[in-house]
Amino acid sequence: MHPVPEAAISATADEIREAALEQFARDGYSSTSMRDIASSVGIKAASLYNHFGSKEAILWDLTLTAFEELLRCRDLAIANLPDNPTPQDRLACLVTSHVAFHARNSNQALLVNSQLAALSKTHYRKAVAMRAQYEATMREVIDEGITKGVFTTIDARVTTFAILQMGMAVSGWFRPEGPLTVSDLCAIYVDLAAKMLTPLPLKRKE
Amino acid sequence: MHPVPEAAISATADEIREAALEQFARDGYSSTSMRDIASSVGIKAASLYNHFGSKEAILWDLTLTAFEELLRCRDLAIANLPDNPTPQDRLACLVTSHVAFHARNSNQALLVNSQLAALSKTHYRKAVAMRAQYEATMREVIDEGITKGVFTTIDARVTTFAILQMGMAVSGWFRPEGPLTVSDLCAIYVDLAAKMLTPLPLKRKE
DNA sequence: GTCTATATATCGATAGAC
DNA sequence: GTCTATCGATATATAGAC
Repeated sequence: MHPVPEAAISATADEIREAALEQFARDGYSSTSMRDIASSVGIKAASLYNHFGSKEAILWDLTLTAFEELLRCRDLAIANLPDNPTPQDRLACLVTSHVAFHARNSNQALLVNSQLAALSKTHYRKAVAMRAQYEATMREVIDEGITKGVFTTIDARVTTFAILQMGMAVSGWFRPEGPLTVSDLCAIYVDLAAKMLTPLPLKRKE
Repeated sequence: MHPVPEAAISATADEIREAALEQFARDGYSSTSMRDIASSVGIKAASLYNHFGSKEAILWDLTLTAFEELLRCRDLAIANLPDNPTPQDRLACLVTSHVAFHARNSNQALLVNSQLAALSKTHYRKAVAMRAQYEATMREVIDEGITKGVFTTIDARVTTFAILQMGMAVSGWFRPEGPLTVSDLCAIYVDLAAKMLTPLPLKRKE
């Protein structure tokens, strides 16, 4: 059909990355063999070592990229906030970028959320630190809202986990071809998160 | 210290179950070898086959038990509801049993929530059906509340996922020796779930 | 019901021809 | 940068002695 650029015929590092990401996310790191990855890019396992030093090196490469893109999406969303944003603005911004990333980049999200244990000890520690940094942003916004009296919660730490994790789970079930657009999805989660932190009393008895 | 019953000295099927559950939950099914399981109960890998026909048979045994206990906890909680419970009563009941199970039985929860893909195709289908049945209970309560006008949500399906999944995540971080009791934890999640479904308008403008 | 020994397959990774 | 061939380790599972 289409003429294919000469450079696209041979297996490149990027093709390997793409194949490995999909298989690591779907089947798990330890269930995916170098032969599996190689065959899905049309080469033999030994040839993978011309591009990556080891299987773990592929996982680490993918993990770093995934975290970088996750943090970049968050930073981009923050940069688009209005001047003097309210805590509600900040919460909606973070939840939207969080959910949108997990919906649009489900393989990267699954990698970051469930395959870190396969990393070497050194890489694992770095990954956990990046995840902690990401999660801290959400916690800070929630704490700010509590301080300013616009958010209320029994436990800020647990509520932060709950908001982050309900968004993370999106990568496991959301399909773009389903009934919801990513924009619909984000609006739903922003609404849920806002209600979870609402200061309005639910019971008016007594 | 204590005299040990004669029967408790040799490796039994239950000891194997306990060791396998912990390792499958912590390291994943495919990262756990029969040698790993055998050595942690003090026998050789070949001896495991006197108790289970295969590695997958161990996983299936554990998965079935975990689902049975999850459903039993739910049924027990439902049986203790007052007469003519409100949708709020039912929601609190389900969220409490859900969160308590995931906090108290974290290894079983991790197995059921992230190791199903390692099952044989037949067993996988049965497991997914049991999970769907469990999740449907939560959905029905939410739908009932919406019908009766005491719950409001943009999307009942997504809200059901969100409530279930924020509770499932508890198995990944909750530690009994931490600052929260299971009872504390359940109260927090009941509060969050109730707020997520609150019909009170958050914005009073216009 | 445990063990040793082994069958058979596959794993990550390397060496060296082309 | 690909390949074939192979190494050494390890995987699940089985056979048979005790």
